[in-house]
Amino acid sequence: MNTTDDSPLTARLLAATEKLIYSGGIHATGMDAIVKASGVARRSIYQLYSNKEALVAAALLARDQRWMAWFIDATSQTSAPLERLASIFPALRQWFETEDFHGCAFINAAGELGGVNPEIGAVSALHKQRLLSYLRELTNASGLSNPDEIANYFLILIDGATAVAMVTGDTGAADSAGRAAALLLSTLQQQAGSVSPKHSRHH
Amino acid sequence: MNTTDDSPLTARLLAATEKLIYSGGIHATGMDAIVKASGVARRSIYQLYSNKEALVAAALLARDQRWMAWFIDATSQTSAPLERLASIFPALRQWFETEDFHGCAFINAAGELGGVNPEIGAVSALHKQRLLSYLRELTNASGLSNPDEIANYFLILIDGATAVAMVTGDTGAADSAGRAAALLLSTLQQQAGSVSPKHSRHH
DNA sequence: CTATACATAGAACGATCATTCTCATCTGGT
DNA sequence: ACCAGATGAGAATGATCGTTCTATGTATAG
Repeated sequence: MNTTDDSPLTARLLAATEKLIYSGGIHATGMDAIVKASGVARRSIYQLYSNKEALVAAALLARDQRWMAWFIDATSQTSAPLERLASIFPALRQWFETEDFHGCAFINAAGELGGVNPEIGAVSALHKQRLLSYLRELTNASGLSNPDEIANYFLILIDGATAVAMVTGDTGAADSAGRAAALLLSTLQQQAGSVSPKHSRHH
Repeated sequence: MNTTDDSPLTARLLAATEKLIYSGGIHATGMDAIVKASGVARRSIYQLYSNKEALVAAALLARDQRWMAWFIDATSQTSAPLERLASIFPALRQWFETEDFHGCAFINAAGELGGVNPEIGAVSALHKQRLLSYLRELTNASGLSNPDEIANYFLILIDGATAVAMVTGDTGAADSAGRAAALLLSTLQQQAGSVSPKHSRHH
């Protein structure tokens, strides 16, 4: 009698599914491989999820939680908001250097079948929304003048660096994105500091 | 007796393949669909390409040529290098607003099976190399101090905006990336102008 | 100790996949 | 007129896919 979805059976099923579809693609990952890698019987899988699509969506949701938890933790080693923003990119580089790094699982999923499978497209969109929401927390805490706009810049730099690193294999994309972000932040700080109160009233 | 690969048969085969794998994914696109959409017989397809993988790689190469030609044309409406750099993002927005827009075909391809299929991963990497090479032409012509570094920023902004627009459906990502690029350019111009010759000697 | 519920293992099923084969049709050169 | 090569349409083939079904094992509650 599960009160949550967190039984060890579900946990290892989702963990195996997540790993397989991340490394090999969704369509290319067969139920046979998921059964073998997870040790969960076919019967049990279809009792938990109505079909492969639902299983994949659940595995992507699990990955969203794991990845966001890692990202928040990696950017919370300091309390200074600007330092937390700066720490994004060294964290990304460490991720890019991981042996099984293969880009952003949600960009990959949306690219493979987001146009065809609305459920998986929605999970990917939700992940980006959550990431953007967290970036807004960071930029809002930084006292910059246009925090939401700057959060958009960071989202684009993060996803751009991730995509470039996956396609080209160059983990230095994280450093390039970090230098661009640092330039943007220093420019926007100067601008905020140099604006007279009179002009800032101009709605 | 073809001296080139440019017979109309090859052309419509590659065009149909390109469209199908872009909108539906590579694995999900069957040979049946390619045969029906192109009007080219199975027999002829396997006479031109040894297998589906080779056909897909050829279709991606064709898309690289078409996309780069469009991109270069869209950013060549003016001769001023800085204006050409700025014109990248309105062009991207127009692309994002296309009805069948579904992100960068090469990021999608590499994400779906770049980790498994080295040939397709190589085509995707080649495309990014060509795009970066063109961006370097633009930044070199702009007289900025670190043209190659700035080209990296632009590549990341372009791919980031494309990925964000695909996943979230927000075509305004092009505008955000454009404003970030404009901020970076203006900052780097000021820096280049304010550096004294004495300091610029410092190798 | 027994009965009930759930998990495993794997066979079975129909659909679909990439690839190959067969046959009819067409075209260009002599 | 005729032949050779290329192309079209689609049927076979064997493999693999997602999904369902059957049979077996196992643990816990009464």
